[in-house]
Amino acid sequence: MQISKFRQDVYNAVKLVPRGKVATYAQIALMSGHNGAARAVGNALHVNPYFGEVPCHRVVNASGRLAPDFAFGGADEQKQMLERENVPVENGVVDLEKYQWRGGDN
DNA sequence: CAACTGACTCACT
DNA sequence: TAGTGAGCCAGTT
Repeated sequence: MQISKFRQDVYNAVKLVPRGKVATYAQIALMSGHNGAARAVGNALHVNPYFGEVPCHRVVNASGRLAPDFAFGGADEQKQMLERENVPVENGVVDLEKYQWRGGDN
């Protein structure tokens, strides 16, 4: 079975996030046309480890907090990837005021 | 079709 | 500061 259009929308939105920037689940949901579906977005990424195709490490929650320990293989891994993308991670938190991607809707 | 779950978010205690 | 509850949406059972 192919992935639902909703998920494709989510992956597409995540893939649009440029290197050196991050986006929140709520924002991905919004730009994908599913405002308020932040949970569904997180779930979609969780069940679809399209690693290499979908930069899920650039997706953080509303607090700029990285995903829990069970994603990617560890929040630390996500942190390393973000830092490698020129996105500093302070104590597992990204400065959304400076690194949240703005080019889709707002 | 109804209920449960979840990488979410906001508000209250 | 940490923990809990309710609301939101989509997917799975």
